[in-house]
This record gives sequence, C-alpha cells and structure tokens, in this order.
Amino acid sequence: MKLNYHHLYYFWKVARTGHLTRAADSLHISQSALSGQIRKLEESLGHDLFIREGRRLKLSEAGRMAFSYAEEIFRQGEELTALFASGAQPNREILRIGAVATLSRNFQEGFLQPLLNREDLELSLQSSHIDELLRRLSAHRLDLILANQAVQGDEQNPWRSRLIAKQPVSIIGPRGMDIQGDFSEVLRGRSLIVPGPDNNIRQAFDQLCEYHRLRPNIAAEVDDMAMMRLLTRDTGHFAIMPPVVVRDEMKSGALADYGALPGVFEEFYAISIRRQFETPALRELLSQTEDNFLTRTPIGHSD
Amino acid sequence: MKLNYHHLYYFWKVARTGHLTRAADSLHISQSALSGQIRKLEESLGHDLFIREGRRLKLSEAGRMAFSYAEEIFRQGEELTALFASGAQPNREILRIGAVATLSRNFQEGFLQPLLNREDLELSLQSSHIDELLRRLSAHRLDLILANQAVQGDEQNPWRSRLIAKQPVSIIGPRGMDIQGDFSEVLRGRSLIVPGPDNNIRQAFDQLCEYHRLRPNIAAEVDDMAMMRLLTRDTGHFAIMPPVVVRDEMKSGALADYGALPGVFEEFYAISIRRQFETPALRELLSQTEDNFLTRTPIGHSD
DNA sequence: TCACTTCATTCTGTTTTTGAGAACGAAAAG
DNA sequence: CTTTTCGTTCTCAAAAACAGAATGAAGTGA
Repeated sequence: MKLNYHHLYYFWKVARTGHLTRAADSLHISQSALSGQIRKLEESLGHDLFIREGRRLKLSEAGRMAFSYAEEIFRQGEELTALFASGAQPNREILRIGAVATLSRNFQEGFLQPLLNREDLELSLQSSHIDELLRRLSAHRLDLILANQAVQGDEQNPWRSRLIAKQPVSIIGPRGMDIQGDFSEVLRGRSLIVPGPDNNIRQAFDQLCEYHRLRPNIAAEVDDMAMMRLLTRDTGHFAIMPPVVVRDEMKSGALADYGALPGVFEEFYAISIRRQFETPALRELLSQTEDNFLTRTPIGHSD
Repeated sequence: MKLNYHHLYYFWKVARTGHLTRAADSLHISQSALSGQIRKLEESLGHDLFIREGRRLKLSEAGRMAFSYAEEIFRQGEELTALFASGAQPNREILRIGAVATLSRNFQEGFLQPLLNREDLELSLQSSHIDELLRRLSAHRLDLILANQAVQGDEQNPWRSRLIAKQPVSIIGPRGMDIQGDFSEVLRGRSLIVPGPDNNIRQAFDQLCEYHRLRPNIAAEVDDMAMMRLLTRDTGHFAIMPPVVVRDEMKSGALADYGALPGVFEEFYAISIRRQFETPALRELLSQTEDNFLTRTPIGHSD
C-alpha cells in the first residue's frame, strides 16, 4: 500500500494553514474534495492525522509526525520546481566535484586537468568539510569527492574510496638556513606551522613526534593548505606540509625543503558512489587515475 | 503548473533502475503507461529528463538534477511510510525537546519539571549541537530547543529565542582549601578545568582574564557540563562553572564555591519556532517560564 | 433564544487522469 | 536475416479526483 503524495501534499497544505476551507481556496479545489482526499490519506496510513473537535481541525500526534516529513518533502519539491521554472537549464554536461576545503589546490587542479578547457563540459567545484560533502554525495548532488582520507561505505551509503595519490611530507622553511642532521635535529626547538588536529598529516606527525620524544613548539595550526603556504612564505616559520604545496616558492628560491618526514604521507582519495548512470566524464577521470595518475609525477603540469 | 509527485516518483524509479521495463515491472504497471507518465512529467517541466538513444535511456543533465531532488524526497517519504507501517503509533502527545549537549542536566530537569510524571504526555529529549538542533527545529522534528545562546531568526527560519534563566559562574574546588582574596587571587597560578572554546562561559571567562591580565593554567577543556562535574570531583583541580552543576557535591561537602566571577553568567535560552498548531504542553512550559521561572530558585527542586 | 454565518463531512454524478493492450519501430542478440 | 528486447504512441476502459448539494455542528449577534 503506497503513500499517495498528492494526498500528503493536500494534508501538508491544510496543516500549514490550519483550515480546510482556506487551504481548499488556495489549492483551487472545493473543500469537499479536499476533505475527501485527507480522509483517504488517513485511511491509507491507518491513523487519523487530525482530531476533529466540532468544526475545528487539530493536528494529532500522528499528524505532527507526518507533517514534519511533509515539510521536508515539499520544501525539496518546491525547490526543484523553482529550479526548473527559472528556466536556464544547462545544455552542457555538468560534473560536480566536492573537495575537502583543506586540500592542496595544486593537487585538485592536477587531478582535474584532463577535464579543464573542455567545451562540452561544465565543472562545478564545491569546497566543504567531509561530512557535508558525503551528505551531498549521498543525495547525488555531487559526482565525486576529493579528500585526504578514505571513508567506509555501508549498505545505505555505498561509498567507494580509492587512493589516487600519495605524497611525502617535509619540513619546509626559509631558504639558506644552515641546518644539518636528520628530521629530529631539524625540528628541535623550532617554531612550527602545522596542519590542524583533524588533518591526518598532523596526526601522523604527532605520532612521529611522540615516538621520537620530540616536543616541537607550535606557532600556528592551520587547516587550509593555501593559507599555510602563505603563512610559511610570509612569517619565516618552518612548516610541516607536502612540498608540492609550495612548489612555486621553492622554485623561486624563497623556501626550501629541509627533509621528508619518514612514514608521514598525505594521501588523496577519490570517493564516489555507485549509481545507475555514470557520466562519461567521471569514468574518464577515474580511469585516468588508475592508469596514469599514480605513476606519473603527482602534480607536475602547471609550469 | 504544479509538480506531479506521482510522475516524479515514476521517474525516480526509472532513473534508479535505469530501465523502463524493469521499473514498470517493479511498479506493477505496463511499460506503456510508465512511458506516458514520464513524458507528461517532461512536458510539465519543460525539459527532457532522459536522452533517448535508440532503445536506451540516459539521464540528461536536467534529469540528473531532478533525480537528486527525487532521491531526497522519496527517501523521506519511505521513511514516513515505514514509520506508519511499523504500527506502534503513539496515542499520547509527544513533546520533543532538543538540548545542547553541553547544557547542565540539572537545569534541563528543572525546566522540564512541570511536565515530568504526566500521564498524558511523552517527552522526547534529544541532545546534540546547536546546528543540528536548529535543523531539526526547522524541519518540525523538535518543538523546542534549550540552549546557552540566543539565535537570530530570519524570514526562512522564524526562530524565537527567549531568555529563561541566568546563573552566576563560580570558581569551584575541593573543600577546605585555605584561600583568601578576590577571584584574581584565587585563580593565580592554579590549574583549571574550563569549558571548551565554543562555550560562552568560556568566552566571558577569557575576556575577564584578559582584562585582569591573568593567565591561568588550563588543565582541561571540557565541553560537557556533566563530564566537567565528574572531573572536578575526581581530579582535585579547580573548575570554572555554575555552582548549580555540582550542587550535590557541594551539599555533601566534597566541593566548595570559591567565589563568583563578576560579569560572567551562564544564560539559558528557549528557542521555538512559530507554527500553526502549538501543543498545549509547549505553551504551558513557556508560560511557566515567563511567569515563574526567572523569579523562583533557578533549579532547587530535586532534593 | 433564534436566525445566520462559518466550517467540515458525506453523498452523488461528472470530469479528469491513469492505465492496459495492441501496433509499431529501432536496436541488440543469435 | 530472423528473433528478441525495449521504448513509444494510439485507443479505449478503469480508476481517481472533483464539484455541488445536502447535512450537521459550533460559534455570532440581535
């Protein structure tokens, strides 16, 4: 016994206005018709949605529950109609990519390279935190997520994470410092800019420090790789990050790499969702990944 | 021109399975009927949702957009039917209260006091962070939020915050310490348990410290008041919190109040949303608030 | 108190929408 | 080159949604 969405819609309208007559008016149908449709919904659900007190309607408890769902359902529905009513339908294919906001821009650009400058394709790039992005992916508002962590899918959310690149993480600092020894020497007593506590580079770094009994002095915690790049360039502090982030500054000689951290990597994952209609562009992007992306220079392209 | 939700439902089924025939089977209608209904939806929206390539169906870009909305809409719808199908409809009124997870339990209990032990009413108490709670309130999944901050409503979310109580905040510590002077003396050089950085007690406290040039040593940042109570009781550290949180421990003599912090208060707000059908229980709760709650002892009841 | 209005329900016959079946066509399979 | 599969279109039958009239219950006002 299926839910009748038109009945639910009528119910929603009545529950919103609080009056059957007014709702009937705004729906341009007679109140008798409306009354009948509401009745049918109640019969099909097996519960009264309104409590009839004389000529008054009051939402029953079941009605309140149904109303809360209806509210969501028709809010979405009206958004959809508004979207279509506004005209302006895209005639090109759109690929919607979500990227964890803190991800290296260079990396994102490198990954999307094959699709840039394509006439027949529009790219929509959305930055947010992973939870929000996963929500959108599940709602099919995104085709792919770029993240620095894998996620476990389940029955309800058949997410699929695949590793698409892996980069070393180094100690980066102003050029020309006279420094010797391994990383633990380099770190000792130094003020560092590090990724925020949720970042998995940071977690690996903290573990490394703990293991080697290092207690580096944190000058700043920065979540955003682009911000980190600016701070490192402009403050003179040392920083923990993948060298690729400051590729330009290293080439220009402003910054230098003072050694990779053993066992610390930034990993990049592409998270997709199983769906009936896969866009060709997405397939292309992901096949590129498997075939070339891991073996070719991780970023090098934008020279 | 209204959106036909049954057409959209059919479209959704077809888009999910990818095949008109299979979808028709699972819907128990003929494929000719299904084909016609999809056509009508396309006509009413003014855009093709599928691209017909020979006998294949491919989602068009417009179709992908519509699908993402449909996915949300019918997920909700199926949740609703499942809820009703599972039987077990409540016959009592339910009042759904959301409380910011970090709020004092004593306070919550005191506020809800008039409704406890009522035969004709079921209480649903949900703890979460404010964003999530506001989302639920907007979706009418909650009737009221208890929070320690006011929120600004707008056109779309006609939230209404009202101050329902205000409590002093003190320095709490183990009983029997020989301490003199005002709060700045008490704080000097002491290890403190303080609320987390998002908490507005903490913010007021930080401002106070800054103003008085105090740099107290943070032993722990704890978001949850209940947790804070346990830690203060069991670690011997001093803590910044409203005395009411540890009322029991103070009565038993384990902890003592070493002075209120001037100008620092914990404020409690009730956030509701304007709606057509207000439950009597909610009205009772809020009128209680305005009439008595601010003037009577903030908590004192559970002795 | 007694009209009078307002608001919701139920019944009946009409209109609109939905759906099955047949005929057709285009692509894949054998 | 046939056969099967899959989607579209057409026609007519079945199902539903609907309006209008009759009814009843509750407020309103002289």
